[in-house]
Amino acid sequence: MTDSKHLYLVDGSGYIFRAYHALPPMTRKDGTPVNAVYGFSNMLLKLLKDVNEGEAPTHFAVIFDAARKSFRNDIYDAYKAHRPPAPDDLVPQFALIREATNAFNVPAIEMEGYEADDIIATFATRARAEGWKVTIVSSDKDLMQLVSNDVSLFDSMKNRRIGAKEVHDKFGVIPEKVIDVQALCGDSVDNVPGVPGIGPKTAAQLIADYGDLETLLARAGEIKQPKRRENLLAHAYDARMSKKLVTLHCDVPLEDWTLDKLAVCSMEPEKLLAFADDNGFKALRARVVSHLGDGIPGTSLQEAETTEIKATNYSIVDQMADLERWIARIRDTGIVAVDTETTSLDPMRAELVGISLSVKAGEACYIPLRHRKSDGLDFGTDTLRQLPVKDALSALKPILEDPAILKVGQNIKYDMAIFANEGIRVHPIDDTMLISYVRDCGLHGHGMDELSELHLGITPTPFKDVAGTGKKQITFDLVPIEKAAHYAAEDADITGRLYRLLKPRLAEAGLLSVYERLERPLVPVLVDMERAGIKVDRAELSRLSAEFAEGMARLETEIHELAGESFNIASPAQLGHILFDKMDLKGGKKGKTGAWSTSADVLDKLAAEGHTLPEKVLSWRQLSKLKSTYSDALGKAINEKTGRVHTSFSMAITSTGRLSSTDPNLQNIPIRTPEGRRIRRAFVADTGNLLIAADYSQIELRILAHIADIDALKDAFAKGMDIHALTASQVFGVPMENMDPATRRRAKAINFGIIYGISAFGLARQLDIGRDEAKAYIDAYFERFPGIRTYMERTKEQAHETGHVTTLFGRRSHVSDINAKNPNLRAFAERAAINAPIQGTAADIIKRAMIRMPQALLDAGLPDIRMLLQVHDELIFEAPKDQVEAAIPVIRRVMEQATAPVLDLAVPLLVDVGTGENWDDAH
DNA sequence: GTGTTCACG
DNA sequence: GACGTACGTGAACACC
Repeated sequence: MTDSKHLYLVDGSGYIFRAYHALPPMTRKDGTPVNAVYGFSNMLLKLLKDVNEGEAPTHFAVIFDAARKSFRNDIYDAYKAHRPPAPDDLVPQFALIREATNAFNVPAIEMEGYEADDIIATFATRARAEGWKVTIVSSDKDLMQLVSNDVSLFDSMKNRRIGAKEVHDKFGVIPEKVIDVQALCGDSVDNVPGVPGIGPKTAAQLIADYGDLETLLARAGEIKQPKRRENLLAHAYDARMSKKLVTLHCDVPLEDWTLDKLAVCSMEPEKLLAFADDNGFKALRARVVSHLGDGIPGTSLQEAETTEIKATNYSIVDQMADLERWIARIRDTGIVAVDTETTSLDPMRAELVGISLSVKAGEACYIPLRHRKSDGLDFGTDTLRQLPVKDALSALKPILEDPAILKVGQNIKYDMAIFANEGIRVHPIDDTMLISYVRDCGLHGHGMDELSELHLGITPTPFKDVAGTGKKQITFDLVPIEKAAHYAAEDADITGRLYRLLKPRLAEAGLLSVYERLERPLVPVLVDMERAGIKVDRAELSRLSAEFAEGMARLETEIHELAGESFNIASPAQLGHILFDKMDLKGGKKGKTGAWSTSADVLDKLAAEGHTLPEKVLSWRQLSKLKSTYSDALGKAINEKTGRVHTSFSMAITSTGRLSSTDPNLQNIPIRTPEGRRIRRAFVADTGNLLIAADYSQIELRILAHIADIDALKDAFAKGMDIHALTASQVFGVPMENMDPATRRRAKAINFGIIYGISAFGLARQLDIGRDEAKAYIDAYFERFPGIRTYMERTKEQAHETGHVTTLFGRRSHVSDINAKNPNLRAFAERAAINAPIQGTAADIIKRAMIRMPQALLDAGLPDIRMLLQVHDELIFEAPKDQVEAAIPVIRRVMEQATAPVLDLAVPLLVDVGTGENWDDAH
């Protein structure tokens, strides 16, 4: 019987990535950055130690990527194209990491033109042929295709082994078929195209049904769903190419590296210690001594240095004594990561269920408060073990409100609202979501799961794993406490880790002031606004709904009569068929999916030609929109307890720095048509109050005049001139007096176009004129205002060079496709780059005004005035009638002076203020 | 889940 | 000369 051999292959690049992002920047005495080297060394030492306690390897190697380019770029040049280049302070560490590997007496292997995964595949295949066992240390899903009876993956971070079963759980197919699935669904991270419209679920189903990719492509014509069939037929080439991209090469020419050269050599303490000393790794030295010195893996390692890779320790706090101990620890450290668990995403309807806290990486607790048994019999002897809510909250309140203790959260606005419901005003705070947003706006989302994956390499337990999904989903109070505790504690733990990682990087990038002066102080202001809500007249909304329904029914009958058949007017496909196939109207155009467009501008043109049916469809659509999106939906959004509507403002969604509003969206309430304004009239002031609407006049054009430094525009704003009329007179050479409204309208469109990064096509479409005519307008505009063109060119250049643009207050907006090869994508990005500093500066300005507003109103002796809504350039207030007149000048002053003292704008800001019983009248 | 349409700034 | 676009959002609905 031969000794069984076991080969371990470590995905070195994955280790580097995790090490780099898990540790704050560190430098050696000579200034060389070494955080990744240090993290990597620790991880490798831990791995070597751990595996020797379990299934000891006989052979061992660490595999690296040689360079960014591989043979895959010859197949498809966009492969991994939008991977950002390695950060500057990581580049010099690559060589050191190979040195580190060698210091452990472990071979470091790489090969020009191939990725680490291909080398791993090659060794794994060879070892299998010899009857060895293979363990690949990585969690990269691209390696899952290699799994078999003898080959498994090991995720050393989660201490989890991935075999054929786990692969099947993830991909829905056996490991051999993983590449077929990946070929279909593609991979946006690596830029593997796949087939459009097919995601992992569909791909797995198709491969399960047809056996493999080639059979599927050959029989694609049989697919029932037309869209899917077309896509499969049209993108067969992409699918085959994608398969080539994801298929790992198992014949990388590694002649020099025979398997026996990977045989394990024992570590040489001198060599390893010399490496540790060269790099100033004192803690590593200590660990090596403890590990190799007496041969027994130590338990007394220096904790502080190993927290990032240490196993987690989550506990349940259901005794006051335990809670007191946690509170004492928090007082000691002065900082705590907090997360709340509740019964709803809407803080105005949510009930607090439990609280989790963390003060150091890997350690967190969960305080269950209002869990119950699913049968509702949560009394008697069967009571769940949890602290009385009142006792726990009174113990925590001093901590949460203590000005010397920093509370860190992920989207802490939500938790603050929840605590506010319990009479606790959380302060001071920091927010990892906002830190990420300020740093990486435009690069990726800022949800916790995404940040955790990205920066820590940890996939948090999905919410659906504890609460279920769909019809069977339960509220968090019904989740068993043990399960809830792990989920909740993990969230607080991850929030803390993200905070320690990301907060220091804010200062490096010079973005600290944006975070500290623009985002963080806005959080409590938004909490108050959301909690205040706005009163909506429910009866009025139902009247409108009934009226709209009646109008729709009448129009529907007429439309069906005109069409000669009954069809679903709301279906663009059916409507397109009626208009352009059955009635054979001209002027139809097909979109990129090949469907007839039935958009308003198409129907408008048809109506203008005298066709009655499209005209009636337009009216029907308007009523349908108003009913379903507004009169019906807003009624349902009225909170039963407050009788008001409470939106949620998202602070980390937009790429420009604007807020957005959801559930419901109160930033798109109709105003442009009389019917629409009736919706707006249902937004009313409470009894004895009035609404005040204050909006910045032409703020974006004013900012443009300042940024591009256009004397003529600055002058016009200083004199209070009609800016669109001025543009009209300049571009069309007509006098300002007695301006023809149609000419002014064209000029207004040009002005908006400029802000949007104008194109002849866009302007032509907007004004419904020819491309040549639009081009002539634009040329004339730039002729008159050459500084605007200079600004645009300068901004694009900056975006191309740095990948981002900035606002006047230093906010950064990353422009992701700015250097794309696809000219269309690039042009899109360039327009976004031109727009972002203007839109973003306006957003910064109104945020500054909002932050100062509460104090300014207090200082003016007006404590009863509530700020309710923000709509990008407008603020809505509710004020007792007798205080309205006093409030107006305060509001106006704060808004108009919002750039001071940081920025002295070269144009005045002007704010229009109106008041009324309802939002429409306040305009 | 994706695409279309349309409400807002 | 072709590409196929005005910037930024969110919600409802149809259709897979």
